[in-house]
Amino acid sequence: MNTMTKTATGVRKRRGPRGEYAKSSATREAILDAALEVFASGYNAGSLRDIATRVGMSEAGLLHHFKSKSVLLSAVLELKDDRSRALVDMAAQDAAETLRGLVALARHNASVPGVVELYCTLSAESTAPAHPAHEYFQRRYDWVRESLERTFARLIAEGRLAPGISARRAAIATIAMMDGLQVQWLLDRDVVDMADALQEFLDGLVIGGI
Amino acid sequence: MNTMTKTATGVRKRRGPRGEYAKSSATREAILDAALEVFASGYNAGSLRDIATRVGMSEAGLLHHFKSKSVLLSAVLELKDDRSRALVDMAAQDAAETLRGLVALARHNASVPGVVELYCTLSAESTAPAHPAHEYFQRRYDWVRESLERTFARLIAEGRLAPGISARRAAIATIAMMDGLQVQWLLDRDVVDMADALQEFLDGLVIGGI
DNA sequence: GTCTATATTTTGATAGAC
DNA sequence: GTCTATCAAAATATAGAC
Repeated sequence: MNTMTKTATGVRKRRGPRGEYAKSSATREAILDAALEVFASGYNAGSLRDIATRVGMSEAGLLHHFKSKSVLLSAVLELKDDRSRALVDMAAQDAAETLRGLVALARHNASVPGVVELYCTLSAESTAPAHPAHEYFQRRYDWVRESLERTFARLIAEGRLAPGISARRAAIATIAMMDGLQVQWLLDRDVVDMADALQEFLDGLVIGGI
Repeated sequence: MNTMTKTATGVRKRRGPRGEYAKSSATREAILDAALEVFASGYNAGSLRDIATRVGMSEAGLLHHFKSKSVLLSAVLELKDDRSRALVDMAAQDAAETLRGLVALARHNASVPGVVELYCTLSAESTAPAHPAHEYFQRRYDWVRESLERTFARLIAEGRLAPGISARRAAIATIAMMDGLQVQWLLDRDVVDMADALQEFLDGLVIGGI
């Protein structure tokens, strides 16, 4: 499956199915891990210098892999996106399963505070139109909202959504609840259990509970 | 009521009840207004230079009134705090009145996007312990949470809160809903009416509605 | 109370050697 | 692929004249 290639130095290196070099790939991952931690306190608050130091290389070395700060941010966001999409089936046939997946995701997130910080801080920061992740978060919220709207539409069809609430409103409220709980949790982790609180909210929304 | 004082230049100036000079007071207000707009996109993203330019003075001139960037941020937050406390009676005898006040506040906030941006961005940013407003937001959330908990406790005493929900959980969920709606509203103002959505949430929480 | 000038850091990014 | 050296810009803050 892997191919071998000659490099400038004459050393042979592994190349993966995507065409990237093994060393590059490992380094890129290390950079992305460090960037996640640094950007967790905000895009503006974090510096390339800090990221480079954590990964043990120079800024120029880092910029060889990601040509600018905003490119690096995008890469971090897309990586984390892939991982969290794998945790929740947003298009499950059983709508309640999707909602239980959200609760499970909330519970999982409590074990990786860095990821929660990243999304919480960046989503708020990115509401500024000039922010490098502005369009990313607009698209992401649109996608989650529409996926959840379909989920709640299924529940309505089954007569299982609390009366008087539209699928769209339920979707908006659910996302708002998840986001808002994160802020309080990050400010003081003893104040709230995100997963329990989300579950309680959804149980109040779905007849018979989720 | 006002007293008059001699200045170094021999010019007489008005002094208000708090002892500040009229010119200082007006300048300070102009600075605070500009700072609100600039800090709306985040503490780190905003610069003193930008604020100084907007208010039409030099950075040194600005720093005569607020001795550092973080002092200025604190002043902005405290000012806005005073104003929003005036809009909602968090300790009203009628619990539903407090909740209706929250909805009214949400409706009012939609007319001053800058304030919403400020609180939304800074509360998320300030979850980082090193942030200059970290303690401020911890205290603020504690206070709001405890006030709302008392409000919901009154509703429980009247048998008007949805069964199975504690006053504390209701308080946490209400705050989360307000915060979360702000993010979605800031990213796309056509997506959600913050006040309507909050009202719907509270109507689902309180038997008979608010 | 406001300005000019300046000190001091820090930042994102590039050029070019190896 | 990584480094050193360097740049240019921007930031916060201070000193001192007026």
